Amino acid sequence: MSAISERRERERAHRHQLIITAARELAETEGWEAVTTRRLAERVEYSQPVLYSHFDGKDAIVSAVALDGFGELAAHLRRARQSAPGAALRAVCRAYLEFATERPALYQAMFILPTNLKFASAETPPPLRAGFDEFVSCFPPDNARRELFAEVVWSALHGMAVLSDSGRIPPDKQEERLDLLVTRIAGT
Amino acid sequence: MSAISERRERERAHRHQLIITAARELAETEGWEAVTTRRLAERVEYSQPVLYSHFDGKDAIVSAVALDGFGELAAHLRRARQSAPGAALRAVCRAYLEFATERPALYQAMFILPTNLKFASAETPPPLRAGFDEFVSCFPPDNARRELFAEVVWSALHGMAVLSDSGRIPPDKQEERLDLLVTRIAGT
DNA sequence: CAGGATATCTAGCGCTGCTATGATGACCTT
DNA sequence: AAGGTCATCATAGCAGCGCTAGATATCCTG
Repeated sequence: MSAISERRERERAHRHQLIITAARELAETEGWEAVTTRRLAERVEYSQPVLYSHFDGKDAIVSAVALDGFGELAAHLRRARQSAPGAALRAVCRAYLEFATERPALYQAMFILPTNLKFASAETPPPLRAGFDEFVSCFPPDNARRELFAEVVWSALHGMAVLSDSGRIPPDKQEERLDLLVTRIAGT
Repeated sequence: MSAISERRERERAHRHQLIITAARELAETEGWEAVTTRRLAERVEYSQPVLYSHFDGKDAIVSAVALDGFGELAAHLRRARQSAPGAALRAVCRAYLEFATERPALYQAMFILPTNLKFASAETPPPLRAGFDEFVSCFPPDNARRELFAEVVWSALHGMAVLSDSGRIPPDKQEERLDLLVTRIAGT
């Protein structure tokens, strides 16, 4: 109520974001296996239990980072689609792979590490849906199966991203695969 | 040398496989997070350090399970391909998704958990290459890009498998996605 | 049967995620 | 202005993790 408690609320929100940012930076520089509650607490200059007053556990922190990631991914895809009106699908696909390779830690949090995020349900976070919709928008509105097309494209890109990242398929042929995928899917 | 040391060698090999089997069963019934070196040791009725006389560490045990999995996957795909000469690609793709959903723990060891397996190199284990070749064999030999086709199909299937398993895309539409993928890729 | 190699276990290290307990200090009331 | 209340936060600790050094028991060899 009072201005004082409002200030505290603000500080608390600020610290909340600080934890998320610290987790992300630590993951991006040293990998997620280096993100321990102790190191994270030290980094934000609070004790360990403070983390648990903001999040239900470590998974929840990872989820928060992932959620930020989904927001950035959606924005990244949107920019790509709008900057290439004639070849939206190809641009969005390339942007997706770009995102995965350039922010590997973030991508891992979003798609590989265990998180608490709910998908394909009513509680699906908006940024997540927004990212998916960028794929859907690449197909003409009169295509009754455009959602299905989007799911397949997304799946293929995700597979290419992780299989290439782990060396299960040669990383240097990514562009050729991208071309094959787009040509086959978008082709008449 | 002696018959005695031969027997010991045999016993050792047997116990080696026992560890792998125990790890796999434990993972399949309770998930990989339940597979700890302590529980595994208890299960094979030996002490913890024995595990380390057979494997370099926990990751190596997971890798051994994964390698078994690649052998089974290759056999599974091969059967599917041979039993449907007219629609090999569709049969192999369906078999792949089947494998992923029916043996989730095994699939996780093969594609998601950290392992020591080398891919796309000279040391690629034969079963792994064999599985990939089943996809390649679905395309005509005169297609100079059949390896590329196989990589894209495999990527798409992997994406579909993991995204659907984690609920990021609706699991009940898997068959429709499969159809779309096969039609688009195999189509003229 | 004695000696030595080999196989195996006990015990423990440093780490993990997580939490019960208690001190600290800012706030509101009288 | 003093006293009591309550939220905030840190200290210290638990159970479990992967892994290993050192002690122990077992069995084969000469």
